[in-house]
Amino acid sequence: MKEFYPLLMNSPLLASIEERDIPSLLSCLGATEVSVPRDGFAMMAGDEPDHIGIVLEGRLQVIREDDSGSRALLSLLSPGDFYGETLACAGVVQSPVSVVAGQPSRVLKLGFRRILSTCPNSCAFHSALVGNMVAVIARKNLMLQSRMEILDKKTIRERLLLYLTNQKKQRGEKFAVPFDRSELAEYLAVDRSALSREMGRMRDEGVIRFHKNQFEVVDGVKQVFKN
Amino acid sequence: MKEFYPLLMNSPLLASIEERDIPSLLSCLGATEVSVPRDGFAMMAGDEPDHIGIVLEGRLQVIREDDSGSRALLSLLSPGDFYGETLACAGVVQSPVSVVAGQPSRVLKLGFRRILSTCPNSCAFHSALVGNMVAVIARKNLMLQSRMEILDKKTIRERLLLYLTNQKKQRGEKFAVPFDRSELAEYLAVDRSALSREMGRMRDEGVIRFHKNQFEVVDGVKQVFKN
DNA sequence: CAAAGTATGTTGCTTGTGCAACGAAAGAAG
DNA sequence: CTTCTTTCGTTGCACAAGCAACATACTTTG
Repeated sequence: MKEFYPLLMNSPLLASIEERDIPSLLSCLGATEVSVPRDGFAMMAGDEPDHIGIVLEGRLQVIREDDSGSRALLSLLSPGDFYGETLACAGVVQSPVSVVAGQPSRVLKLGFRRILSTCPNSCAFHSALVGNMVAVIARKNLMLQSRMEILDKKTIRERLLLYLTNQKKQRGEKFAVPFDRSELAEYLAVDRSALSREMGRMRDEGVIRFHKNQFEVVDGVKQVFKN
Repeated sequence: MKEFYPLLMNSPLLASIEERDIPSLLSCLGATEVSVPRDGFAMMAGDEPDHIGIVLEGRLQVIREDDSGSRALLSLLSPGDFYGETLACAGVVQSPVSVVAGQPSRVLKLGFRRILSTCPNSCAFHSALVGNMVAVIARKNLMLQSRMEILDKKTIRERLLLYLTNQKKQRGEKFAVPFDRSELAEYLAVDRSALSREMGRMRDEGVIRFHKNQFEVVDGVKQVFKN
């Protein structure tokens, strides 16, 4: 009973899969445990993404290098997070990103080829894994779409209000946003101080109410969606 | 031999599946052909997305209704296009969008339940379909990510240059963009005239060269990516 | 060839917002 | 309580870009 099984159980990739099935699932997939030294690469830009990596230990960064050599940080991976699923599923032959370890890490690599092809045993948890993987990608897709609708708006007010009304639908009249101001500004792709300024205006106009990260949309519709 | 088989063959959903396998695949999936009258709904917001729809004939619109009732057009569907794959795969229980027919249409509905579950026959093309569907979603994912990186930029120049350098990587030094000016402006989420203005400046400064939709990035890196 | 329609470029005006710098408030730590 | 750190709000300034209106191609059609 490997020590990282609890970690895997909590991963959305392996949701609804019994712990006792994990060993056979892993062997069925030809999973290999890999140690990545600090600054080592779990996946290199240019290589074919042929596996899904699940972080067991440490911390890794997904980065994209511009032609100029400057690195853009795309995301941070902690234990339980994974990478490569989108690229592998898309059939990309040259990865546009690299995955490097910010500190010594361990990664569980699942060969992609053996994930989609039905295994000879036609194990039930295998097809469950595929379903989970698809769900993960599809949900990421929806999150991207949601943010894109926001970034399509041109003014801070429109972006914030669209974000807040979406939250309102999901969480009810009065809700807490999972961001502090800086993170919210980054999510909306606007300047923090400009966001603060606009929030003040909107509160003065009675469009929204907020305290800390508690928000309430008083009258969002009439104020913005004129078209 | 149904008349719409050639259409299905060309769909990325059914890539690499033989035409002779299509009938058994469709029956295996419990596919049903549905007629949608003008202004009729192929899928309604609020309902559970339980199928993937492939447009056989006509034209449909994917729309999102705001609380205020104003409709936002998200995409247009022509024969060969399909909808619902992301929502179904994500396990969304209430569709946030509706699919309505702009003109009398016919749609082939594939029940989602039977797509992921391995069929009793364990037919090879069935798993090929799953692979195709996953690839479709994953690629859409990459496209969204790509555009999002662009919309994260704050100036027109940055957005355009990021877009052009991405194109350059894919298509080589001198390339044609698949947009006219208006479409390009919309993709970059900027004003058309402002884009035109900025393009003029960039040409004067020797950063880019272009004629019609033929573009060339002369010196993009030093001009923009200072950080 | 002429006329109509479409795509692209130009320009003045206005404003939203990025940017920087500072101040206030709220915790966290000693 | 004091001090340090972090978060959040405020403000002056400059300018990028939205908007509208018009001019100039370029294309299509009759």
